[in-house]
Amino acid sequence: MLSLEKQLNEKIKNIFKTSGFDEKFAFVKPSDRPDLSDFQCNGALALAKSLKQNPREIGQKIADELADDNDIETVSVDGPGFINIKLKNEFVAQNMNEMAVDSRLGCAKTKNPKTVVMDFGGPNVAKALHVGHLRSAVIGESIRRIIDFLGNKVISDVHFGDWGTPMGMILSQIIFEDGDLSKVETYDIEAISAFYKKANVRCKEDEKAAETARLITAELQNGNKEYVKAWKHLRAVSVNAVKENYDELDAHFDLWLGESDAHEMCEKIVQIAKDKNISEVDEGATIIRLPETNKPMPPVILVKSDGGFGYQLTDIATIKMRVDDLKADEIIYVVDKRQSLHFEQVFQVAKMLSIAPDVNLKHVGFGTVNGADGKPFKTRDGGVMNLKDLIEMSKNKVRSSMPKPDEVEGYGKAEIEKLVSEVAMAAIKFQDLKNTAASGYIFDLEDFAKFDGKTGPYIQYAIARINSILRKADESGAIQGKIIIFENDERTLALKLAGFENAVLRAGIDKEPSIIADYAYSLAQIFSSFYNTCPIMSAENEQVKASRLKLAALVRDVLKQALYLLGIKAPEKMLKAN
RNA sequence: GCGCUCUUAGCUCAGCCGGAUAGAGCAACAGCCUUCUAAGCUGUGGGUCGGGCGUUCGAAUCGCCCAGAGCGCGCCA
Repeated sequence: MLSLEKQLNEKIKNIFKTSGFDEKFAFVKPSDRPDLSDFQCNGALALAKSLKQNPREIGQKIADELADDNDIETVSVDGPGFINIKLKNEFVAQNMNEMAVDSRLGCAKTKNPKTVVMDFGGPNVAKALHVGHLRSAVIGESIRRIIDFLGNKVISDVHFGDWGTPMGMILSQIIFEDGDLSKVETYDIEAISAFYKKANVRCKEDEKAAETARLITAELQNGNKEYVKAWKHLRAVSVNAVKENYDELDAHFDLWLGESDAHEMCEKIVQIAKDKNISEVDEGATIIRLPETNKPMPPVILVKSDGGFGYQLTDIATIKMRVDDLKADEIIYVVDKRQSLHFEQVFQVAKMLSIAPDVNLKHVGFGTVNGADGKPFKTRDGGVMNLKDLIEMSKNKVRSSMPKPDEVEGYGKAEIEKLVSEVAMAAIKFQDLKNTAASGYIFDLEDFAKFDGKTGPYIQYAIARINSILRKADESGAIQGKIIIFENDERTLALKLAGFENAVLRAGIDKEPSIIADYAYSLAQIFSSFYNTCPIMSAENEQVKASRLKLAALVRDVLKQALYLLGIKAPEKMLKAN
């Protein structure tokens, strides 16, 4: 099916074509003045500028042609040259009926699907996920689902941080405390994490300890058998721990590769750079100098002076692997925006080495989660907050507003806990996704357990209410029928539904889940209003009841799909303690 | 020092390839449960869009200048 907006754009485009106007101005957008129109076209204003003609005259010419269309109720030219279009109810209703039977809810698949590799998550060995990891996982997963839904092939890779200096730091700390590595395989994630924390402190205070750590890192990377064996254990334990976290967040990764998997390719990249004569040795390190601009552009360090591979080299090598092995057309990195310079450098080197020709490399940078002081969030003791703890706090809040197990029929402990988790995760994720990714936000524990206003649970609640009505309809034998539009609130709701495709498309182009979050909230809001003014089960007649049932079911389907694209689940029922 | 990003209602933020009366949520205030889940709905108040200059018929949006904030700038990742 063709969405309402697309159909309208086709009509306008035809008129522009026959009138000899530039078609790039032939498009509509939902009206800024709903009191005057459903859609507006500002093309006449833009045309007037380039043609040096009167915008109202051009607008009138287009409007006159449009007025003949059977699907259009009224067209008018207002103000300096806005073309205001009001559609016939039958046309809007017809579109809703098509949308209701369309498994894709009016969202066309892309005509040229791409293979997109997504790099997000970015967990590290020996570090439990903390609030800093939340955004990458939540935003990344949402973008993954959006791009996939648009019809592309998406391959997500967690890109485990398993090969840098921290590995040497942990190993050296264990040797420092135990004398050797004989006990490594008995250590669990908590123990490994503790070693890392101590190593971090010691390396900061003692330059000699840091030196040892770097040395061990280099030896590990060069294949020291004892170190590799111990490292394998550290990695396996960490991956398992982190997998649990990502499962709870419902973030999906097709690949669990890490920096270490790029090691061999790193050697090849160094060789390619040498062969192409673009690398040089400076102060013992192998570097690539980048062309100077007015912006500070430090050189890229491929091999450090101690022989270890720098992380920029790892990223460059990983690009080549993704292009060669995965046939990536596009690689998207969902990483803290403070790393933008790093990615700019890496992308530039990839170009210089010609390892990713015609591949679109994109860094989607997101802002930090900040404390009340505007600085990246820290707990009272100065540490970072564990993601698990954060989720637990939100769940506790949600749980306290829920009935106790078995107070509601069919809701035992397991069912209540499932519901608690779904609502808590919705609160946390929506809080994160409702903001544009690039801007940071102030972390407030309260916000992660809020249900009122622009929140995830608000949208879940709207869905639950519709489910409830549909259950009642089912029990009473009422059936859904053709959608017809009479009331103003029905119109508003239908027009909002018609905008779903546009929201998904924009979110996909901009890699911006907040556009869908915004859309879903707005749709839920309009539905809630409709819910209050337009009775469904007690509608004035059977025809209206059948129509509203179908419209409500469509709203439910679109809301569920929108939440899915945000990585949020929609419970069948929302329960509340008395 | 150089560069990037930002400054919109009391608070948190949308809107930004120029367009009509600058929008939400929270907070405040006033209403709405004998009718489909009140985690809801309706209404009210609240703004020199950081400041200035410029381009334009028209600027929150584009350009320049200034002020303030955040972030980043070779061997951590």
